[in-house]
Amino acid sequence: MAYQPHDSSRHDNTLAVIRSLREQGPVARVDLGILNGISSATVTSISADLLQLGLITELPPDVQRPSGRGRPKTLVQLAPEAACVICVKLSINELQLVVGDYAGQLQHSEHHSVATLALTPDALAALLEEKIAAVRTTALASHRRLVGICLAVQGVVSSHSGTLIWSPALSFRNAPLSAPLADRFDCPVLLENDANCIASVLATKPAYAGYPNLAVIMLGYGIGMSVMIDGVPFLGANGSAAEFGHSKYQPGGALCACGKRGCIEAYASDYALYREAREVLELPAGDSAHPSEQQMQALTQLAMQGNPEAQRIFAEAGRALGYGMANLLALFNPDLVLVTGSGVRGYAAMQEAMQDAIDEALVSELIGPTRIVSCPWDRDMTCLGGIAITLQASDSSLLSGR
Amino acid sequence: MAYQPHDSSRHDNTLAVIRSLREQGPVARVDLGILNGISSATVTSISADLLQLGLITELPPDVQRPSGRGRPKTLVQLAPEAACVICVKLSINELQLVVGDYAGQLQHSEHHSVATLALTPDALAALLEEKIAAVRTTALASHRRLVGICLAVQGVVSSHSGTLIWSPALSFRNAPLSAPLADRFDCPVLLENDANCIASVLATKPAYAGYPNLAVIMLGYGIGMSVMIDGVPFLGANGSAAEFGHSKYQPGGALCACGKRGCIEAYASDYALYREAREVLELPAGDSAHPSEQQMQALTQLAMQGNPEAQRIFAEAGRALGYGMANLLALFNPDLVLVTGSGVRGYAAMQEAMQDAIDEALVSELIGPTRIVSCPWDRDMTCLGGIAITLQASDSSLLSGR
DNA sequence: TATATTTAATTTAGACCCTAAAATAAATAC
DNA sequence: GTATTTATTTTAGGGTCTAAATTAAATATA
Repeated sequence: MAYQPHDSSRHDNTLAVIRSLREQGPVARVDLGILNGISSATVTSISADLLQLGLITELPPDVQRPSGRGRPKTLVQLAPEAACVICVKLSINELQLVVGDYAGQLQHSEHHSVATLALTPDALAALLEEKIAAVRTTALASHRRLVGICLAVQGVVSSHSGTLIWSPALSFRNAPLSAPLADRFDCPVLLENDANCIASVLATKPAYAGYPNLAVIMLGYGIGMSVMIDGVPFLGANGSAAEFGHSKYQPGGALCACGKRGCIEAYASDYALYREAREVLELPAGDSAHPSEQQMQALTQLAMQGNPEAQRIFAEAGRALGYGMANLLALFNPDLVLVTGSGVRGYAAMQEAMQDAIDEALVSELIGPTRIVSCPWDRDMTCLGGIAITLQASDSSLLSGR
Repeated sequence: MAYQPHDSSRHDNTLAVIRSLREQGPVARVDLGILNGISSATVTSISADLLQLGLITELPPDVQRPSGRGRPKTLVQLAPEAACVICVKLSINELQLVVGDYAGQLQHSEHHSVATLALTPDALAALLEEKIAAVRTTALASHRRLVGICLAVQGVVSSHSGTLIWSPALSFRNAPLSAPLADRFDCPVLLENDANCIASVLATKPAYAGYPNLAVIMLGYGIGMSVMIDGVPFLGANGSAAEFGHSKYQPGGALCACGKRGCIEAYASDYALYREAREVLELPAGDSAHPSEQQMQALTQLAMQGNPEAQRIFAEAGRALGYGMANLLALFNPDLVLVTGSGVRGYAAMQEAMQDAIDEALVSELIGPTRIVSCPWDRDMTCLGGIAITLQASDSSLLSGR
């Protein structure tokens, strides 16, 4: 009788244990049981399997703080060297490569300045292959195997097909990036939107737990968004992220990088702010269509110091953002909206106008209980999210031995 | 050893069988197995339980068409008299009450003209109680028990708390409707948004299966929407439906019934169309703030017959609708958008301008594979959806005997 | 120092649920 | 009348979990 189990509970519980360990670090078996609502007998059995596979190790007991009465807990933790993943973040004029270990920790990080808009499809493919090959060599020196690669990019992606549909960092479209890399490096290659990566990290933070519907808005050179529903990113029809930046503020309004008019991004992104500002303000020289962090900080500084022209520009951006939020609240009605990305540097200068615009646009019944909060920006967050997503995707195959 | 099952598969499979029977009518055990991916041995066991509980019956074999070789199938079906539910649809100036049997079929329907805007909270509560009590008496004559009541209303509801937050049919807000009725009739009382009810019906139709992300837009006196994700309505933070009608077309634009300006509804709803039209066209007399079906048909007729003023008005409505769709596509990116409601009568006159507006607003990469389709309107659909939702909610308690 | 107490982890016994295979049932085809 | 086909039921057995019992390893107390 070739028996086929009807019930995936063992598999599910095993994944849940791994996820707990990745989120919490070392945990005792009892606590794994409580955390995941399973009996400690089951945790014992699952831990035995994972120890056997070499995916977890027991922590030596000596290190522990005196635990009071009773038998002391034996903590188990993920074995960092059990596997590794590589995450590549592609953004405008920059390529970041990081290596993450099986515990989800960042092991290596490097940044490269690249004129991304000048790349041809072939040049991009060659560049990715070269850079990934290099970090892979160093990564494999200390890890058993490479279980996945994540490409985290700004723009519209089709995760399912591994095709980058459209990115502000590139001058071409519809690039099938995943397949050739998967062939070359013999492992799954995930293509993810950068906002989804960040949202995946934020959604697991204790401070933002308890908000089943979470929207994360990324301000920066462009404006992106990810919506998490019950901890998983919501992907629409083509598997791409929600494009908050190209929702509309004003029909026929300001010109957007997408070629259309009136998008939120055409008012509140870095390039939009700088485009307005350079007309009327003295600002650092440079490529004003792709303002650098220094250029943006100079502009933000002016607004913070009370320059009325700068303040007017940020207020208008805030108003556009507010109208975008109003639509987001009317259509999605999230519990919490987090605003982050490098553009949060100017959030304080936009916030009041944003709030006024929301109140102007929506009756309070429709605003409902939604909270809107900004969140400090960390350059590595995207890659940490990419690592987490890739590890989680690899767990199933790691369990099945292959 | 007080054993507590760790695994809900029996319960889940039983619910799946009931759902199949409610959607498909009589089905044989083999086919129930195939439909739900379970073995026929399990279906036999589940059917035995359900027969025991009186929730299903076997169909007499004689009625069947000659089925070819082999042992003929024995069809089982839900026992209509096993239970019943009442659905009350509250809309502007009208109250509809229906009774549904356990198979989900409509057994009784009645309409009452009521000046809903003139009702006080107490008068509404008394009216609901009176009308429900009357139909309950007749319903219980032929059904074993009443297992739930559904209030399907236009507007913003908090299903969780059973509070009607805001409805265009009423002149007051924040009405806790469910609790008193649940007490009075000793059964669960669900409060649902009307668009959610309709979407729940449409999402199960074979024609629209295979679209995991489905948006249903209801045109009518107001404009509502429901978004279904994997067959379940998406409820945001306060458990209310998505308010497409109050997303924005034009900041500072036309005045909406909600009191704010520039909502889609202020351009494309019945009252908005009629408000524009009566300025320039000869139309039937009546309450033009709440145009009747006859009034709206007269207006639609004019546009269809080529009246340029009427056509302009519908085109402007279509444009607003298109911009709303653009935001919906940018933020939600559904696989399919269905347009329905009594307002579809004018859809043909709006469609071209709507499509133009979408193309004007969004680059094709963001429109993606989404299809936008209209869907004929059926007056009873809301209540059928309410019945289906209520029956599904009651199944668990029916299985546990109580 | 010896014993009791407390808490963690493991082992044991048993319940539930499902599937595959075998058996039975009820038709049609030849 | 027998063979074939298809549906349903019965049987046997695997997997997974939990509760309870047991074992392990510490602290508290006398």
